[in-house]
Amino acid sequence: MKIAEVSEQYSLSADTLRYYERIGLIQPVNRTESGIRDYNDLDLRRVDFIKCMRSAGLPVEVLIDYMGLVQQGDKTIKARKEILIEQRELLLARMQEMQKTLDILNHKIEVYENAVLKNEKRIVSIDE
Amino acid sequence: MKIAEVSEQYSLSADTLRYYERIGLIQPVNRTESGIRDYNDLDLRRVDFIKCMRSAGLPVEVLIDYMGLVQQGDKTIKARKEILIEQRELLLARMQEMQKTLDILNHKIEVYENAVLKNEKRIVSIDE
DNA sequence: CCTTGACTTGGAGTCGACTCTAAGTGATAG
DNA sequence: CTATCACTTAGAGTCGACTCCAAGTCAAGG
Repeated sequence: MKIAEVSEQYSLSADTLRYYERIGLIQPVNRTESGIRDYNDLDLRRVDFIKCMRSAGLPVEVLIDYMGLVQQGDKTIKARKEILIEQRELLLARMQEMQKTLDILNHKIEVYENAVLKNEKRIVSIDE
Repeated sequence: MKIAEVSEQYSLSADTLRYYERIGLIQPVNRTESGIRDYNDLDLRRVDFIKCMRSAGLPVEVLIDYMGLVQQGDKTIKARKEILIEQRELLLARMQEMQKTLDILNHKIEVYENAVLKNEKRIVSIDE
């Protein structure tokens, strides 16, 4: 699978895919004889994983460390688990912040809704 | 309340507070005779609101627009409500992305947990 | 054979959101 | 009276994460 198709399928720009490879977030992808990247299934699963993690805000640097460990095989499982647990904590904390904000937004929208209704009623009664 | 105390109380740097004022996110704060910012209750409530919205990832630009409308009084209530509704949608979408990622993290951590246990068992049996 | 278009590279540029620096002022402690 | 310290300003610098650019290569269609 060429970079354009991967880009299409995962909604990541080709630039981003090359960037991820350059910084060591994705392992060097196999090339055709003419030097063009040819993503295999494992590559695609990794792209998908990274996309997912990035979409939740996990820092690129942490993911580089994690993928580095993955590359080193089973002896790094414990270290990997610790990274994921730490990131899960941070993610949960962010989600809780967002929930708080969501509650406030809901409240404010409701207040505004009432204000709008009152206002319209007033206009109607003026009209009468 | 001086900027250092506000900074302390809301865990925002004094630089950030001045920055917010400079870009028009916070209305110009009253000054003492010697030109030092003196935050009043309304200022503080706004700082708190902005801090909360920012912590959930609402863009500074959107908040500038919103606070601009707040400054213009009741005639902008409808427009404000629309901004908040749009941002609520986006926030919900982000939270759902994060929930998906959280599920995957939970799954992966569990898998790693099992791998670690198996590994330890194997080591124990080798030891025997 | 020539053009087109997708790919390649290294490196520079952009964006959002701060964060820091330098130079200056003014109230308070020793 | 001077030193310290928190404040002030305008403007430059940083950071994370891309995103774009120029110049070059190559396979395929007309």
